[in-house]
Amino acid sequence: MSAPASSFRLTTQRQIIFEELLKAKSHPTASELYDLVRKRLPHIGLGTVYRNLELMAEQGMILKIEVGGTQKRFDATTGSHYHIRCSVCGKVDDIDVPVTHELVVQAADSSSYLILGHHVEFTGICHNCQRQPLH
Amino acid sequence: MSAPASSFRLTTQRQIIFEELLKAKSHPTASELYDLVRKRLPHIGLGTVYRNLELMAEQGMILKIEVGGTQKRFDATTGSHYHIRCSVCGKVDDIDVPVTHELVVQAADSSSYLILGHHVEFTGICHNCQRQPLH
DNA sequence: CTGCATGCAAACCGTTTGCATCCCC
DNA sequence: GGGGATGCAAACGGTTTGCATGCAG
Repeated sequence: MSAPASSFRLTTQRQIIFEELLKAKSHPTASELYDLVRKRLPHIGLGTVYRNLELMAEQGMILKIEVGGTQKRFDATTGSHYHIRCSVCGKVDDIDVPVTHELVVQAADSSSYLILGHHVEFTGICHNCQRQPLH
Repeated sequence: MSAPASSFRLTTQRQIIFEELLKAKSHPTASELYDLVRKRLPHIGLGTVYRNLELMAEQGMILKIEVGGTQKRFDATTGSHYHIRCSVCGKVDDIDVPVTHELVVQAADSSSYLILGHHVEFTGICHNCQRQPLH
């Protein structure tokens, strides 16, 4: 609710992890990001990547996407938007469907929960996987 | 695409796992279900619970809910519906918001994916956690 | 200097799997 | 009787954590 903690250090690792997440088109998993970052910082540890992603997500700098699939994914676009996941390759992309608050209103009306938010995840087959004759 | 495999055996374990899932109000995790089932079958293995839940989900008898949180949850209600998860205790409930196909149409229009489905997950604070002054 | 951050490796946790045995059909 | 199902325990994959050291402020 308040400003980001002031004790946030600008380490090289932090900057590069954030830069690589910004550059990534799709939404990478922690270990995909680890591979990207390691090209520039060969000795970085996986733990450092996880710790920084967690921290940046807490600060609201990035988004942690916890949807289907076994791994969490990360997103440098923090505005509210929906995602689509490929059932074949597991890739996650943004999808340009307008975010409605109507859903939240309906939810508030029909539930005893205090509604905080919502997320829509589509599943489908991405362009690339559609052209593979499936093997 | 075809009918359920005919080689589906009616074992005691299978029946009891299904019964306990039907009885559960909220949507239990595999190990919550394991604990429930173990009261009636003390020697059942966790692996058996997982194998049967997986199998029943494949057959469409139950729903596997892969949303936020670290664990998968299971649901005996197979019709299309949305869920809400408590941010405090992690419990997942059904929510009575009408399922729209409009979302799918919009997604199909604005994406190169072949859309297969969608799911909406709300997050909020459940009635029970609202009354706890948070400690 | 001081303490947050890092690298490394071990621990963790949910889930899956191999295998000998069991038992439903 | 035979092949799918079980119980048990070990393996697995993703994530977290403890600890000695490093480095930003």
